[in-house]
Amino acid sequence: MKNKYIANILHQLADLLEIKGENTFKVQAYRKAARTVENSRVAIAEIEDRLEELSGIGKGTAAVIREIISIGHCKQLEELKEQLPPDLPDLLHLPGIGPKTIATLYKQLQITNLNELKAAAEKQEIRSLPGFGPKKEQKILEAIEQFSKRPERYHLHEARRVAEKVQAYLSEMEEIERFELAGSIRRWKETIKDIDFVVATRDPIVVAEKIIAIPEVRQVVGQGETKVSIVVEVEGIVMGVDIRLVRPDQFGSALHHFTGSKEHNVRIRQRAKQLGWKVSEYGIYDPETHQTMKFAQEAQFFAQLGLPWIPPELREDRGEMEEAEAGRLPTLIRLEDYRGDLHLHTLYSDGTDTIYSMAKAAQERGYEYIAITDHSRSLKVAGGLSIDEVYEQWEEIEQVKRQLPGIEILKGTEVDILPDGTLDYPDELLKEMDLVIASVHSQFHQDEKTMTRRIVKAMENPYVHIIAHPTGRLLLRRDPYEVDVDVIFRHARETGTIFELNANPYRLDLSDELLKRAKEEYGLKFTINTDAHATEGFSQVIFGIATARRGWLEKQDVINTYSFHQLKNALKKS
DNA sequence: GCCGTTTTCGGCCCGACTGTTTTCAGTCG
Repeated sequence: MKNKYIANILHQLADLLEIKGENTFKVQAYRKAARTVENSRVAIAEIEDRLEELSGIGKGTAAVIREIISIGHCKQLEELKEQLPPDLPDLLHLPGIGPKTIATLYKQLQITNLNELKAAAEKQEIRSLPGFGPKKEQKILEAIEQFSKRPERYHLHEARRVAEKVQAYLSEMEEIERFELAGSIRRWKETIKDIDFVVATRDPIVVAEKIIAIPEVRQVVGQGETKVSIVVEVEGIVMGVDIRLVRPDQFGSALHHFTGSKEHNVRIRQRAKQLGWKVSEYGIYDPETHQTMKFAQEAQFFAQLGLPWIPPELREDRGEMEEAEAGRLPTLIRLEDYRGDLHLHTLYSDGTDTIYSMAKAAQERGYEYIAITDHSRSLKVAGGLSIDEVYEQWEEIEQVKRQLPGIEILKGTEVDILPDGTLDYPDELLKEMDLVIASVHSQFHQDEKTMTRRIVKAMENPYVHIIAHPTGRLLLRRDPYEVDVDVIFRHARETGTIFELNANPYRLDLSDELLKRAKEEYGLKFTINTDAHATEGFSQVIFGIATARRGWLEKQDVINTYSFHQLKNALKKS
């Protein structure tokens, strides 16, 4: 039984209990238990007798989980579903609509789903309910409109584009002393719901006025002295932007507070509590002196708590507090450490630029080396190379090397791992390559055993150096394929295979969490590559570096930081 | 419902904003 399945039932339970008006802390307890199950590295069903050891799981939730494991469902949930319409929790996704509102709508107007809610609002039946009015009714209609039109989350690069546009306007406002991105986008999370800024100003009213006058604003969700919430449209992307307005002497505290994550902030507050203080977005309050200590810089805020500055990418409560306290924070990899891209496509397969253009662009970025790795013969949709074409390409690479002596070009391939785990080129050809990347591009739906065996078999080939985009996920579009990551990590260690972190913002594969695990538990090495299909693709390396940082990777963990000499050595497979 | 190096009971983050009110409930982050 999958953890996801169990977590899903716990989430449903929490949603329905919340609508029923159950104690919110109880609801939160179910949600916390659901998150613990979701994030568990081991199969919950296999540690059935030790559930209570997990944080957030006690007697009550453990009993529910055991019931799910033994009979496949939860009686309490089935009972709740009989009492409440099954589609009711969907309404929780509507912005501005919460459990209390949903409960009232159901009790008073027998509204059970999105369509009925829309109909009731259009017929103006909602405004006459106690506590409701015409504005609330209008908000409901707008929320439904948005919900059906606008995705809930966006890819990081899209959110960054929107943020840059807003940033350009903020830079022009003279009442703003400084500002910075905050929230999940500052932590470089792989997908983003909305964009947060913290702005330091002595004139919040004027700044708020200027912000809502930005031409790209499509909606003003809220506007006060400390906060402006807007919806902007940039290049067809419609996103919410929250801008917090604080006094310059509180900027550091506010930046920390609004950068999160929520879980990290909880840990920070706990630490402050131990020291006898209270943390808020305005500073650290000392109840003995009744003074609030203010911090213009984030580092000062951390220092007051006896901590070094923690990079935003680490602030997920994945051990950063413990390591910071012990003075053992990692020295995270930086873009400046990166010396060359090892996964690139050209006109030979499905790329749109020549080998020369790609090499030239790489050289202009200051790279010392690249690898040309076009697709192999059976990937017909991507124009995979026949063996003859491979030889042709090698000749051309030799030519380009003579034209561009300043950059090393490796002769490589991205060879398909066929459904049975064999490779799409014969060993005799792979043997001649400087670099062999193997990856899965077909039969994504094989069961876990088959898929795991397939990848393990590829790793056992003595000429395969790298497994590219190892879990095959497409963010917001396609789940990772079923694969036992512990088995492939273990085999990677045994065979000396390197895992790719594909920097394409639709992939970011391996994920931050898997990177951390592969490094800490298996001591693996990684390669960060853009998989660029055109010269513009090189710039996406920043998303790879950011994800690597979120995975706690340091310079020495990533072979793209090696000198060419070191790289050649690393590519000798034992 | 969960949790405890101040607690096995009494907390669980809490302040801002909106829309409905005429002092506050609901939502959000």
